[in-house]
Amino acid sequence: MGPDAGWPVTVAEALGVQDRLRPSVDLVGPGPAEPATVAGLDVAYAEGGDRLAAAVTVLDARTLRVVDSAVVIGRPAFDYVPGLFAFRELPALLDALGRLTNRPDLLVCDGHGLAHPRRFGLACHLGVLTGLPAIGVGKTPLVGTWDPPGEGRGAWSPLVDAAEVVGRVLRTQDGVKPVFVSVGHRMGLENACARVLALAPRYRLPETTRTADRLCRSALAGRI
DNA sequence: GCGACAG
DNA sequence: ATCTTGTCGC
Repeated sequence: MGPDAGWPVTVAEALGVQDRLRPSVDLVGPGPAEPATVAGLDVAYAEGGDRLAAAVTVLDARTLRVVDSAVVIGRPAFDYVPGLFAFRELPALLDALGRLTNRPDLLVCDGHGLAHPRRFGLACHLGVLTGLPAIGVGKTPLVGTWDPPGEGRGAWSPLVDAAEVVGRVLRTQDGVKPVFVSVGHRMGLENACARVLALAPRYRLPETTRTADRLCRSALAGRI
């Protein structure tokens, strides 16, 4: 039984998986400009951190109404290590995705894509494993430096790491803390930011993230 | 060597 | 992520 026989157990194995999958990331995009459906994915943890709920909500991209969803209860599949975060939540998220009625046109992940030390964050990993266009929307930075974007909704500044533009720091509402948008798979950065703004007409976070967050929290609370 | 470090 | 009190604002 080698490291490829199952899910990675050690940091070295996880790093090896990232190295092996990274070349499969499609950075060309540009991805759907008018997706019919967009999926949001999020995970909530029980107090001890030994149990989790992974949720995916599928929204009509035009009305932002939830048209499909799935949630599963599971266990973290890896210890939390910055840069290896995806190994913790991926199995449960893939499980939830597999329970959808239809494949969505775009995945919006709660975490980073290319804005990652090895350019392979959760959004890249999820995109490669599913083959679907994916973007990452992080609430806090993992790598990179940036200048504060303008105060208005839609203002942004480049997120730069090792002299490379790895994403954008995007203000989704006037005067709120910006979010960190990066490409995951089969999407361009410009389009990714346009999609995030379209998904956040009223609040800081995209509706995809908000609906998925509510679903996994209520599942943990036993309300489903 | 010392901090920083998605969720 | 989760644990936490009050606070400002619609």
